[in-house]
Amino acid sequence: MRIVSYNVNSVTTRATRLVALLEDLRPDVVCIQETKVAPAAFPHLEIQAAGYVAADLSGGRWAGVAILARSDLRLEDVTVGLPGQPDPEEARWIEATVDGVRVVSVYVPNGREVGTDTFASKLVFFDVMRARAAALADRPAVITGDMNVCPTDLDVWSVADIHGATHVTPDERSRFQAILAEGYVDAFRHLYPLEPGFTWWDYRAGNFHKGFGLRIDLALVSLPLAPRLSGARVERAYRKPTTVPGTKSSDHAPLTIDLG
DNA sequence: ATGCCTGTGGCGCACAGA
Repeated sequence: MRIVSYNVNSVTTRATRLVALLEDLRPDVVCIQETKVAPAAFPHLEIQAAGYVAADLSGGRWAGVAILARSDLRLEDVTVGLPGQPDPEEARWIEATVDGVRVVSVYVPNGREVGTDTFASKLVFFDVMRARAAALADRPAVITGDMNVCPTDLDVWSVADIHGATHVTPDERSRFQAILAEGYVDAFRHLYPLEPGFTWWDYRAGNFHKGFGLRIDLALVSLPLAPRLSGARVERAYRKPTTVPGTKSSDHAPLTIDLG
């Protein structure tokens, strides 16, 4: 089973590039984040035309998550929202079962600035996420998406230069480690202990070109499923402007994992 | 080179993103 996680930064703007990715990588499942679309405007028809079905939790101009599956598979037992999340109206969590695997697409709050209310809310989100991750840990499960945390300094181009230290604080990192400790492996890091594996680069100042990135899009694979993990790859081509003519890139690259 | 920010809502520009 191939699962792709992709923060699209607007599914409307990214629809053509997303369809190109579906045709190129032929994933079984795609978890997308930051759909930035109203529920009625979610591009179901374009996705269906590409041979996929989608379940979405769309919240208008901010956030928004969805799970796509190839049309010959089924999206079973879809649930939306993370029980106990600090801002329940924010569209940040969706689950579905595909071919026996519980799949989660998550968009963790950014946190903006250390010490703010939004940062405190981000920490609560991690705590609540840990509880849900624990409930899923004893079965085949993949929790993937934009986690908005760099687990270690290897996941940051420069700790000194990162914006106000969010994404790298001990408060965020310890909560993320607590989620892993419930019974998950960080797929890319498990297979590539020494490669940065960045998935996000600021649009500004040529940061992609310069290699100034972060690894924040992660796939957590439950221990019962981890023996099947056979590959992980950052789809850097989809961060380039030229890969799909006539389309623009998200500021995130997709992350692919393969389960044998 | 992969190149200097982009998206939404709404029609100017505030706000969010990480």
